[in-house]
Amino acid sequence: MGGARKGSPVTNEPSTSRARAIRPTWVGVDPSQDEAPRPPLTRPRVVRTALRLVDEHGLPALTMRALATDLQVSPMALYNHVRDKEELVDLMVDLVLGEVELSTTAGDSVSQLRAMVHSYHQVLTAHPGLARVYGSQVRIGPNGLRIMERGFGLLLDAGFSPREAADAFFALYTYTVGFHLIGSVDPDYSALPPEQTPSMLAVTPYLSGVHQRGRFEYGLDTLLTGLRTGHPAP
Amino acid sequence: MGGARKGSPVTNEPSTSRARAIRPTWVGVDPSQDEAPRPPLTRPRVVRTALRLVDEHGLPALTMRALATDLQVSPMALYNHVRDKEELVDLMVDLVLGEVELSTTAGDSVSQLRAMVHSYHQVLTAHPGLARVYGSQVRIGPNGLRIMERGFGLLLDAGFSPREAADAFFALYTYTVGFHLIGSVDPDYSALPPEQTPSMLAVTPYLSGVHQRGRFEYGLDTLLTGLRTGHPAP
DNA sequence: ACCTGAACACCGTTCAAGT
DNA sequence: ACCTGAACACCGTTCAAGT
Repeated sequence: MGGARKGSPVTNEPSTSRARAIRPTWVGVDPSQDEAPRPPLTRPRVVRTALRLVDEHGLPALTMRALATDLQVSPMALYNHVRDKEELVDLMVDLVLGEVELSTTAGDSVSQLRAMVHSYHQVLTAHPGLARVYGSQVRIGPNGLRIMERGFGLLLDAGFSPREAADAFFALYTYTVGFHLIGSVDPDYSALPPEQTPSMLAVTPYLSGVHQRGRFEYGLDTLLTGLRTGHPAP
Repeated sequence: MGGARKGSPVTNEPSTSRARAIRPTWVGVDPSQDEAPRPPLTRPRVVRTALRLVDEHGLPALTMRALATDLQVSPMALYNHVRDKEELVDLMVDLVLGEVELSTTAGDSVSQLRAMVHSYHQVLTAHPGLARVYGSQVRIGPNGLRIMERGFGLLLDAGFSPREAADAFFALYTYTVGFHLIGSVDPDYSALPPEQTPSMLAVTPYLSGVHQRGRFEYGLDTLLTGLRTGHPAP
């Protein structure tokens, strides 16, 4: 309940266009005064703290008020660093997308594509609560653009036409994000008498965890096989 | 703004276990009295009205208060017919899933599977706002179970093992629901200089509408081709 | 059995005011 | 430039009371 105060000083961006050249006067102040002086409120710190909240307590726990409390600041202080909650979410997404591995060079184009998509999957797995934001509109920032650029590049390299590349990329994107977006589908088995669902009963043992091991990879490889094969008119 | 009062009397379930055998005393009352007598508040009416609200104004417009206003009733009256908002949403989903076509018999198992998934897709297209609820936990009711049963049945018929059937079904499900769940991804083209995104520029003309014509079918047929082909270890 | 009004514990955000 | 407190217009839901 009491706000955790980790204060990870890592990953702080030192020289963006927003970081001004002013040195606040309190820099030389003795910090042993009373309590550890909380670091100044900055845009990256707001975003990183928001991400930590979501990682620890899920997306619904991210409210401007809770975030402000965690940062020991008034709710309105946040609005000096972020236009609104929507922008905050976009920034969180782009921060996380920066973790996606883009520089794999092993294998052919499709193999490299697989590596990137799988990395994307792992990143979303590492931040379970975050994927739900894709349900609302998301504005794709620089890191998202880099992913798209590489995806399209690899598909064009593989011989896809621009039109097919767009379709193929979107299929992979939909599947990957959808995998994490879909909460748990829990069937209400009492809704139908068992004798009406024989096939489901046969499959039931493999229904348990929606995010069962290897399940994402099965669909991913199915898609890639389909892309390699190409499909005749059905 | 003034609440629309369509009052479609169709599709009213006449004999569920909840419909009791009591005939209210006011049944014989002359309706030409003052205004059209609003029909009694029932569970199906609550659910259908909620669905209409979502269809017309999107999921965010569905609040218990707005729904109550539309039904010309106090917010708390709804709770006599529905446990909470979560149950209301589950009921809406199942109502809509009843529209999915399950009785196609043309072609082989995989073709029939395609027909069902495509029908699922069309149903979600007809209720654009609704898909977003899959972002939260959804409890699968009778109509959802029937879809699962048929899907598993067709996959088992096609020779899939129970384990593969579960994986394959889930891949199709993820892709289909994900397609509708993902809002609009709108790239912030100003986030990166154009010379860093040459492939994206080449593909741009096909990026416009996320739900471009034929896009869903492309991914669906890619998946089905992959399923027919089977995939070697990549 | 069904409905109501008032109240509780929340939201995101605007506004006016402080330094 | 950055932060604050109070207020506004909302939420879903509980509770006590009405018929």
